[in-house]
Amino acid sequence: MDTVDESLKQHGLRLTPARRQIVEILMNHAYALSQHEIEQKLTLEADRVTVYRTLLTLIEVGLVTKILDERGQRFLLCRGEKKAENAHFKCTDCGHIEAIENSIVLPVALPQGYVLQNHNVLITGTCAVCNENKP
Amino acid sequence: MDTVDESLKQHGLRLTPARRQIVEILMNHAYALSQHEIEQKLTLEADRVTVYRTLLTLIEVGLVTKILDERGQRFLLCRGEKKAENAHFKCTDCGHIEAIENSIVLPVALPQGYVLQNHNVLITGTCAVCNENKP
DNA sequence: ATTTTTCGTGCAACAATGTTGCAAATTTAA
DNA sequence: TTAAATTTGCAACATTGTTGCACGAAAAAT
Repeated sequence: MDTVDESLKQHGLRLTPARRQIVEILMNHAYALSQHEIEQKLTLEADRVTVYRTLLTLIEVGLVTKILDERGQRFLLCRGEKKAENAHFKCTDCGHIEAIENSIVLPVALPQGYVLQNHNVLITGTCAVCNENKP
Repeated sequence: MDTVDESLKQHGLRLTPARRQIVEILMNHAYALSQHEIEQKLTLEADRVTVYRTLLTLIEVGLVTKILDERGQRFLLCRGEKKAENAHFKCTDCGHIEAIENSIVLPVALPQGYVLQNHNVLITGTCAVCNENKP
């Protein structure tokens, strides 16, 4: 039983071809993918709706995080870190969105009477790879 | 000449009924509105596309910020603060999104070789008003 | 191994949102 | 007041998000 199947089982999900392949694709990417990108990487035939619902399920069980950018939602495999607490980084050059490990985000002054639940932080800039390939 | 007109003029925009009313609506709200909400608040007849393009223009000249939540884009008048640098707060009770004044957000550990451009921070929780109306 | 139960998938259909080109109307400057 | 520049409305289309329902597949029970 490989890692993909273990992950699915551990979260009480049935092993289906669609789930297996979608999780595998997400495992092979360090950055967040749109649903459309995931669909294009699938070798098996899978309905748009199936991908949609599979992603919903994976988020529900905590295997995947959803990140928002200007063009909609993107999906990233959770790799141990607490999903919502983490900041994400979007490179304006290559467009990739990835989790920033060990990031701590501090909103210094939340107004009186406000209660915090969690962060949803997207930091934009340029990533190491893109910066290397420059003058 | 009222505040609305001044704002538009200052940013080199023509004074049209649609712009006037859209800016006025945004001025009267401390929280971020969706395009749809703005359309509903308009008394004059304006095409969906006009509202869409007006908002694009207002963002372009820096009068308005765009904020992303699960349900799409929301729009908030910029009130002096540097728009992109600021964090925003979304109340999970009433759903309102507002700018957090004077917020300073610190991503403590951005990986080696990464260059920061700006933040896009949405903090969720419950706001003062909603917390008051509770047990 | 076969049946039963539970769950996942595909299809159809629809709503909401984002986006463009173009002609007509409106604003501003001359 | 007219001319130039910009804005608007309309039509049309693309993309994304979402639901219900019937059929098929996976897991559990026999």
